[in-house]
Amino acid sequence: MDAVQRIATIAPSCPPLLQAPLDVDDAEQLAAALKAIADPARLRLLSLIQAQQDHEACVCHLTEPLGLSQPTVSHHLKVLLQAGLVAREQRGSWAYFRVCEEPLAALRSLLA
Amino acid sequence: MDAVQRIATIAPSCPPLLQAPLDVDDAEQLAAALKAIADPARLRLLSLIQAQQDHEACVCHLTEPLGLSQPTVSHHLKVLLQAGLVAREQRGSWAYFRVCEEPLAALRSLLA
DNA sequence: CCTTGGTATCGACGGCAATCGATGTCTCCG
DNA sequence: CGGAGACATCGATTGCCGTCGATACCAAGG
Repeated sequence: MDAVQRIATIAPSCPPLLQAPLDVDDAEQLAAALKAIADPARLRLLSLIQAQQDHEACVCHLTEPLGLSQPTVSHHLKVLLQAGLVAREQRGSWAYFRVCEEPLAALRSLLA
Repeated sequence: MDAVQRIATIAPSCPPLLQAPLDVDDAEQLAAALKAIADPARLRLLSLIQAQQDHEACVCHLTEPLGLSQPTVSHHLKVLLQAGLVAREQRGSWAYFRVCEEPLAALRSLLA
């Protein structure tokens, strides 16, 4: 099972890193959330999706610029999805992904 | 060799994640920097050090509250040190560690 | 239906990283 | 100078993760 934790579930209860000693569980969940973006392919995925017009993209538009196989891209998108960092919308045969900016902002504030 | 990259070396040249398509090298370096903090033990280390009076601590004060062996704590501190997230100062037999807040702020801004 | 094309899942492989005990290094002190 | 204590390094082990090819699923169109 994936250890990735939805960022929205930890942000409210968890104090900024340097303002209070971090609880063991909070540390584990925050680490899991950070792991979701601590990967070059996933960072580029977020960046690529956002760079698209309308700020959305389907898998077939991402495989080539990333230089990774379709299963690998699908895997990374799943990780980002479970972390709540992207949203998925099925339109016909295509799956469109969009970046969620709020969880990213939440992550930023947890590093203060 | 450690793949950890000093955050200070990537912050200036690298645009925020969602504002421009991320270069392959920038993505790799940013990911390496994020990996440095994407670990529960290291997050708790930063938090613990900062929670200390004078905002500094030596290894022997960190092993017990972390519940990890001394070599392991030493290893994590080395990773944080190479990432530029903590500073090390030797005073007698003791090595005092202190959190560097600027690189953390730089990391936050890269996630915008 | 049956085919086609876009995605997701599966199974396997390879590499990296977290952890520990043992040991080395250095500093202080008697 | 010799012991003790703080910390770093080494070597080994173990588990996790990124990657891919093969395959399954699903929606649209003939």
